[in-house]
Amino acid sequence: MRDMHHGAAGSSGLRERKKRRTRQAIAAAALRLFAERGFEESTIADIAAAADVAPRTFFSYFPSKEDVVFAEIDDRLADVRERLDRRPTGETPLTTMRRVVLETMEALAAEQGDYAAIRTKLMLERPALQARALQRLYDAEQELTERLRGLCPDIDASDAAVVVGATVGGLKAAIMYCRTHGYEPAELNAALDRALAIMEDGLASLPVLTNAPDAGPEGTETTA
Amino acid sequence: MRDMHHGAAGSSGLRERKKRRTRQAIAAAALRLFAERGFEESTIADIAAAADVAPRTFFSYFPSKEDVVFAEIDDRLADVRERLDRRPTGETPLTTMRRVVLETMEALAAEQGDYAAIRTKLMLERPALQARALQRLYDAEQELTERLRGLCPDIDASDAAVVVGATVGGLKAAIMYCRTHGYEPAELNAALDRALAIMEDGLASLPVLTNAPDAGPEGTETTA
DNA sequence: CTAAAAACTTGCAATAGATGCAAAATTATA
DNA sequence: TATAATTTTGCATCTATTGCAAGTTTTTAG
Repeated sequence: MRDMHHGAAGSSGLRERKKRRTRQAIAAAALRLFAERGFEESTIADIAAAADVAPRTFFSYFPSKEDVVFAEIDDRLADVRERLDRRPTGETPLTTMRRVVLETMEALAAEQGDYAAIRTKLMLERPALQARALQRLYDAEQELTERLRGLCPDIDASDAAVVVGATVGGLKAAIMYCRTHGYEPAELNAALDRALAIMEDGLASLPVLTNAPDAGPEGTETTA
Repeated sequence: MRDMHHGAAGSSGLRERKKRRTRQAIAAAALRLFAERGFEESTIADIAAAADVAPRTFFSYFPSKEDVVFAEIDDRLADVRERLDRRPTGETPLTTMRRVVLETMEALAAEQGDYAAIRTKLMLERPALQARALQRLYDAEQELTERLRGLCPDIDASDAAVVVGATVGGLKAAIMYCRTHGYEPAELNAALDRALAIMEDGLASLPVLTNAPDAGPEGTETTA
């Protein structure tokens, strides 16, 4: 039931190639229209027309209008999963998370087109898209937690969730801060690095948050 | 322009009281229907009928069907803001956040009806509601960041965002973990306490995350 | 107390996202 | 090439959401 006699060799059949192309076409058309006219102002009908498919077909590729905005992200997530699997032994889990996150940010920055910029703009403007993005981030967080548990079988399940939640939450905050303040990629990298340092060393390591006004650079006197 | 001659004394005018009642009626009807038939299965028309208002009126009280689920939360948020303002001097910002969060969780647990349970169930089932909840949490995070900056004028703006993001992210993870694992309120409190401790001391303080397998309870050898 | 003003409710119509279904078209298999 | 499997499409439908204008209720002014 699965041997192909004559042609149709290589990676995949015509059917799959076509689907991939259609998916790309829809996503590209959508992003272009969103950038030109705005999200609300572009209807599914518009997108379908621009992608040269029937309106009904849109929903067999994306479950909702919001999801098409994140089409590229889904592709990128596959890379992240791969990178996490190719983890060099000897690296601590925290270091791995740091490395993968930074690499992913670079990959996103190097994206073709201005998709990243369009996505960012849309997300900051449309609450519905922001909500969707946050939910995707949460899903990713869940997956990361699973993986962390795989890497550290001894870690408490709840602790793993907290570690990942705090890390993702802190990085998210740093990224959003940079986005809303128009930071350059280099500055973003620095901010991410600093955020990770704060979280590894403990929030109490920031002297301004403690009661001792003249504590040295190390803050070991905070109560638990 | 504002002196009331005879009756209508007390806290507010008839108009305001009526609006509060209507809002409550709509929210109560909605939550009841959602619990009985489910979220998707209850239409705006159903809710309006149950609350004895016109369907059109629903939208002058709640911007969307999703928002009605969080009606109670909005009321609770006012309390949180108050509590944050009544902060005793001498308490560190981190301790304040801890205290307020724990108090709020208690208040939520002591809620009337089973609204909290219904909300939780709905949020875990309906992605749209989860997304909305996450977005609300993000908004709260932004507000918390503002307040933290007010409390610590010397803190770097980006650092403040990171601290709040990590804290909220870690607590969120702990809460969700407890929710999805059917924890009792007491266990939830313990989990929140532990989560806060981890974040204050630094993620690197968890020995399982470092490379030194036999490090003591203090982990000071982690690199930044 | 009464009339005008202000705020709220309601009904009606319209837009657009989303879904189910069955016919039509396309690709894969033998 | 005939047949099976999959995909695309058109159509009907449901429902959330919004704008608008008319109808009610509450407030304010006299």
